[in-house]
Amino acid sequence: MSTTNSAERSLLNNFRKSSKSGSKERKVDRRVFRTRRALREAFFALILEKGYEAVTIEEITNRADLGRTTFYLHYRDKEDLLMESIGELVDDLVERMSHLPLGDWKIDLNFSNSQAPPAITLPFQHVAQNAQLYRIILRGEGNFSITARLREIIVQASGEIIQVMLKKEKLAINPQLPLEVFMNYLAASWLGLITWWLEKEMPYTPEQMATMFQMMFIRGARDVLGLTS
Amino acid sequence: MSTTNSAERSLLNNFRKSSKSGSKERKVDRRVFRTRRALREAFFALILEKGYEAVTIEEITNRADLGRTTFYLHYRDKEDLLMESIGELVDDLVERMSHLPLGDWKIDLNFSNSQAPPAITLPFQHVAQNAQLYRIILRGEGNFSITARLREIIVQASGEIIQVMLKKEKLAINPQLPLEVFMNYLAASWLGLITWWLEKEMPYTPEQMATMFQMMFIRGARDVLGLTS
DNA sequence: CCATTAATAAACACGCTGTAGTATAATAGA
DNA sequence: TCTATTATACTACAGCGTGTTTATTAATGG
Repeated sequence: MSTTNSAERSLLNNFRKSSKSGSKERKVDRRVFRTRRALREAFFALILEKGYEAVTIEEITNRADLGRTTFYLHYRDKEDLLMESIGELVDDLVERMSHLPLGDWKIDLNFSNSQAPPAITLPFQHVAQNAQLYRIILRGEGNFSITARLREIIVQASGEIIQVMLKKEKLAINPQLPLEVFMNYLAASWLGLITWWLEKEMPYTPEQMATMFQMMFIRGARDVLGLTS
Repeated sequence: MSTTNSAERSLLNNFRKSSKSGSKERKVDRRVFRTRRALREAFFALILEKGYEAVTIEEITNRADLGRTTFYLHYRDKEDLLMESIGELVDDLVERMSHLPLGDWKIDLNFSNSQAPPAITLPFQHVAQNAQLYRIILRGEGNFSITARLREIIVQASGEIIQVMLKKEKLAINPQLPLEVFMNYLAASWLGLITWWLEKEMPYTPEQMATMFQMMFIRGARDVLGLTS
């Protein structure tokens, strides 16, 4: 059950960034910390109020009670500021995922009414805990490249998982279905469902969402609609 | 098989626009026609070259060999121009879908290796035939609201279809799964898969895509991965 | 052919961006 | 506490894209 040797624990190591080397960082001036945080928070608030494109640099610095030029001491432009925060967020998720023991990835193929494994639940929880930022990402605000990056990560991760599962269970994918397509179907349905869930103000808990997703994805519409035969 | 009474044929009537009343339109000055077409074509070319946001009104009119002020005689801004074309495109798809006889919606729940029905194949074909525009829509260029609108349409349409199917076959959806969630899962996975397909320059035919989608959605990962028991 | 309507070109006010230079304040380290 | 360092403030400026106005020219439909 909980036998997790060192090889197993490295399932997602490919996606770890070069680790947050050492402690935080070498002595960041408190003023810098304050300023950057103020800019980020003001920016997010404004994005949610009027949308990414409509926000101007001056509005950000006004709300943050800073001079406009100060912005340029820290970021090249709006995009730069957004990327910083989003990058950290996604890295954090990947970090957590990569620390899950292999057992937490195991999906019960037969009785999928049960609670989904942590590997499926965790992303939903992460989204719920950082709803504001994810809303901005998944809405496609800022550059499309961010959503694309997130998608790429998911596709690769799910690809590895599927490969591992296939080997372990000695299964084979339907030869009429390229693995590539299957992976992207997985990533797309997962991301899309999360996007909807977020936009609807999260009417279900992350655990419920994970379970429902598992049910639909694993068992398929035929089962879900009650046609067992 | 092909018995299609009048009631059945109105499956998607809710989504038909108030029909393109009469002929084209009453006497459009040729100059206007030329101008608008030139603007649209120049715009699309530029979007695909450098992305929606980066395109300038002046660039559009330059490429179209028109004065900059001429643009404002026809459209309020970039958004306006984009919306016009996209609206037409989506309306066209809905129009075609609404004319499909009910038999073309029928999914073979048991032998889903077979060719998918027209109702599933047609959207893939439509996307293939208007790849450039769909690329712009699904990339989230322009306002997010367009993608959202397309999504809404799909969600509602699939909702109706599912309802009809459930009644006809006297089936019931799994009580642990709200219909709302199921519908959005369908719409999300479908849209997401199409988006990927487009971005990859459509490495499979629309018919292949439809069949594969049907396989994954109907049978689920459990079947696709070969675990039958 | 002529009245109508579309397209042009130049000019303008406006708002946002990004950069420079100088002055002021807060901070870290001794 | 003192001092050198560094972040921030303030002002000014050039550049660019937008959207509107006006007078003028060209194309169109009947």
